[in-house]
Amino acid sequence: MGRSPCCDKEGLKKGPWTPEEDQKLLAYIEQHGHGCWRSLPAKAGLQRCGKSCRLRWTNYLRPDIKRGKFSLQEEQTIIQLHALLGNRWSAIATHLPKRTDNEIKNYWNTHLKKRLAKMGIDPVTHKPRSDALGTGGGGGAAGAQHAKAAAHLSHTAQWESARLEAEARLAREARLRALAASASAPPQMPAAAAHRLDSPTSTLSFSESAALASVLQEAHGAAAAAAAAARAAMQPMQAYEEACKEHEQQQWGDHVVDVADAGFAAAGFTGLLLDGSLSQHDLRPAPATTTRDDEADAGLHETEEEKSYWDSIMNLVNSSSLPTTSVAVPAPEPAYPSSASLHTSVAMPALVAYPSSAPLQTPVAMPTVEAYSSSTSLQQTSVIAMPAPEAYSSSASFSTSVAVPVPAPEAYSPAMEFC
DNA sequence: AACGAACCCAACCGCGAGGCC
DNA sequence: GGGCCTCGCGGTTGGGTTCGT
Repeated sequence: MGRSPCCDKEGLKKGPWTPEEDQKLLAYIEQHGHGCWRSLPAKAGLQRCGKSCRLRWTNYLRPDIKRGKFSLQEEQTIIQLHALLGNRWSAIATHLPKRTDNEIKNYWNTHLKKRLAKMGIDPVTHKPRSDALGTGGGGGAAGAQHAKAAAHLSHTAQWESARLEAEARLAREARLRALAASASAPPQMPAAAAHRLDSPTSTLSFSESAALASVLQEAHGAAAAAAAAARAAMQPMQAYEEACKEHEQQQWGDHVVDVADAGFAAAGFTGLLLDGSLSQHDLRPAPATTTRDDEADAGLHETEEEKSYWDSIMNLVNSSSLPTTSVAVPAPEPAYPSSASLHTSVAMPALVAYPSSAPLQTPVAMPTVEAYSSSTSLQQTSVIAMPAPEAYSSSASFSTSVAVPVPAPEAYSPAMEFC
């Protein structure tokens, strides 16, 4: 594999971009698109390497980038997704509209990682540090409780990670179908809107998510019904999720974010680290736009909210008993071109955000799983039977039993049970 | 006011994946 | 099948800014 020379070519400029360079790059891309990045600088009249141009565009000049302070909602999502995905910044950025992976990475390294560390949570494993657990004279019992809670979280991470991969697969398939059908049918989502919401660097864009939702609606009637039943069974979460949707719509200003999009992070992950107290401060009004000055003002008002937020994380860490969720789901049939059958059995804890004291019997629509490439370290006691329609090339380290059957194509078993 | 420390973040570097020839 | 090339990703750096003394 030959490495292409990049900025070491003589005459190519490095370092901070000037406004003139930005203008040239913007003007060129707006007129021609970026095309081949390598040839772009010469065409645009820039003394930069293509790589530098690409970075400047994707991290700074792209019109659909939101800058400024991260909201608490975004912080929550980052922490949750980091617990699930590790340092897969691009994947995390997929679920944070208008945020770049670089920005998220920087924010994590400069803010969130330090805060978690201060709280005695290992920012790598998202588990309580042993030295932090031992304090307070809790003794072995407390340590065991923390370990149990951490194990539950890790287990949840395993399930969620698999779900993320599955959704990415569905999105890709939906996009392919949408492309194939575009000649005969108008898109359900206005192209302009989709364009605004898409992230060029995302593996799962907004339009893909919308397409996914559409496919789920059209082709997965049973699954959709199951999901609706799940939502009904998850009443305690609903108010919070609705609030999140509202919050999201306020945050993204003019961009009306589809529930299947903006609500995704909230619906999918908000339960992981949060408890009831957190849902309260997420109801706060958010400024439509954020400027440096706004940030300073916001900082003055967020002290209590942030305290509550981080307290909630500590609550998670300190929680000792988590209810178990039992999920039985009829799997959707026609959406998968692959003839592989679906039979997934996942033992998972209920999300800690569910205030219900009773175990949940929750049907949940869960798509199948494709090539699984998460780097998340999974160390939980569980049995996951996942379909392997494609090569299963996980780099994840499962310390416990994970069965991945490759069923016969005709043996379609639509029911997924979570026990 | 001056200085050093700490922080922040845009940009760079190097690697791997995948496509093309 | 193998080499070359482009692109994307994650880790790291270094210069600017802010904070503390």
